[in-house]
Amino acid sequence: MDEQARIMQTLGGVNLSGHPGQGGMTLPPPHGHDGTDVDGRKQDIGDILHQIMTITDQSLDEAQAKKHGLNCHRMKPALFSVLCEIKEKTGLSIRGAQEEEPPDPQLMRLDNMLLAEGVAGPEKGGGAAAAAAAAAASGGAAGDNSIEHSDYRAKLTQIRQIYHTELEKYEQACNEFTTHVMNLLREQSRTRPISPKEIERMVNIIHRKFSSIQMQLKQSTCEAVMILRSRFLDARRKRRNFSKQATEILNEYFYSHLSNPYPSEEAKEELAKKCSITVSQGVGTTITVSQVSNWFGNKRIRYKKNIGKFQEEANLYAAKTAVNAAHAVAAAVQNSQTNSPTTPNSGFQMKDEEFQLDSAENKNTLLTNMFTGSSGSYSLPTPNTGDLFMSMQSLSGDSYQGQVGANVQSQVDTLRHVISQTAGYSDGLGGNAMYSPHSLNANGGWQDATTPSSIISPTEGPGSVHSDTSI
DNA sequence: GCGTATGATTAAGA
DNA sequence: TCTTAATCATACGC
Repeated sequence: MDEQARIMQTLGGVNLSGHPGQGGMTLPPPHGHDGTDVDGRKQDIGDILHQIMTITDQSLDEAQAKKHGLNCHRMKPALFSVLCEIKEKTGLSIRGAQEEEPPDPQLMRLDNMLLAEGVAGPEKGGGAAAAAAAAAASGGAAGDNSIEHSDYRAKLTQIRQIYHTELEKYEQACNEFTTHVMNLLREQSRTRPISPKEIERMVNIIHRKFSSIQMQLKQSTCEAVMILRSRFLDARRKRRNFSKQATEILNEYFYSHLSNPYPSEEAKEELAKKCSITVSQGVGTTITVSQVSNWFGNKRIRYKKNIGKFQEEANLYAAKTAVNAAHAVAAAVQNSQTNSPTTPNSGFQMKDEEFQLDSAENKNTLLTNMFTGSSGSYSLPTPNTGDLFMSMQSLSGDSYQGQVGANVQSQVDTLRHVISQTAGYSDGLGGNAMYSPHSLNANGGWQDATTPSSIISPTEGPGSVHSDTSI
C-alpha cells in the first residue's frame, strides 16, 4: 500500500479547506484548533482511497458495488475537488508536453509516393497513369506495350486493394479502441476529474500510435510498389530477339526500300502488324511501332557503318524480293492471259520452277548473274528492280552505270511495260518502287532520303504497307 | 566463357 | 518529334 501512502501524503499537502467558489470544494472548514475533525476527515478520505486502490482486487460485481458505494460516499465531492486541484497542478506540465507536432516528413513522402503511384487517392486511372509514367520514364519503346501495362496495372490494383483493406482494418480498430477509451474515460470522469481536453489528448495519443502502425503499412506498400515497378521495368528492358519471320519482314522492307529506308508511320504500323501476326515471341508478345522504329534505326546505322558486312544479306533479300516479284508477275501475266485468251504472249513467260531457289547461295548466285549477265538467259522480272539495282550499286561501292546497268534497265523497262499491260501489281511489303537509284551519299547520308514518305500507292491493297513510289 | 548479334536506351542535334 | 550515334545489356552460337 505504498501508493496509497504516497497519495495520502500528497493529499496532506493540499489545502483541504478550500473555498466554495473554487473547484467546487464542498468540504466544510475545520472546526476548533485541536484538529480532531480534520483528522477524522482525513481518516474518511483514507478509507475512500483505500477502497479505490483495492477496487481492482475485487471481483467485477464487488467492484461495481464498491464503486456505487464510493460515488455515494459523503466525502466523495471533497475528494473530487482535491483531485481536481492536483490535476490542475500536474495538468500544466502535461499541456506543456502536448505541443502540436509538425507532420512527419517521412509519412508525407510515403503519402505522396502512394498518391503518385495510384495506390492511394482516387482509383480511376491511378494505376494507368503510374504505368504510363513508368513507361515514359524508361523511354518510349515500351510505352505502348499494353500487355505488360495491363499486367502491371493488375498487380498494382492488387497492392492497392490489400493496402485499402488493411487501412480500413486499422481505421476500424483505431475507432473501436478510441471509442472504448473515451467511454472508459467518461465513466472514470465520474470518480476523478477528466476534462474533455484530456479525453481529446488521449484520443490524439491513440491516433498517433495507430498512425505509426499505418506508416509501417504504407512503408510496406511502397516497397511492394517499388519491387513491382523495378520488375516491370526490368522485364521491359530484358531483350528478346524478334522471330525469324519478323526479322525477314523487316529486312525485306529495308532492302527493298534501300533508297529511303524510312518507313512512314503507317508503314511502321503495318509492319508491326505483319510482324505481330507472324511472330510469337512468347505468350502474347507483339512487336510495336516503337520497336519497328528502333529496328530501322539500328539497321540504318549498322548498315551504314559496315556495308560490306551486309552485302550478302542485301543480296539475299534482293533475290528473295526478286523471286517474290517474279511470282507475282507470273501470276499477273497468267491471269491476264486467262482473262484475255486472245492476247498474245508478250514474250514474257516463265515457269515457277525457274524461281524455285533452294538455297541462299543459289539466290545469291542468281542475283550476281542477273547483274553481271553471266547467266545470259535470265530476265529480270521484278518491279522492284530499281531498288535492287541501287542496292547492288551501293553495295559494290562502284559507279554502276555501264552495260550491265543498261541491260538491267532495259529489262526493267520491258518488264514495266508488261506489268502495265496487266492488272496493277503490288506485293505489299516488297517495294514496288520505281525510283531513282540513290543510296548513301558521300557524306554517309541517304540520298533522296527526304522526309519519310507516307505515300500509299493507289495500286496497293489493304494488306500492303507502303511504297516509295509507284509504277 | 567468349565474341558477336541485336533490341533498347540515351544524349545531342536538326 | 524524329534521327543519329554511342552505348548498354542481353541473347545466342561456338
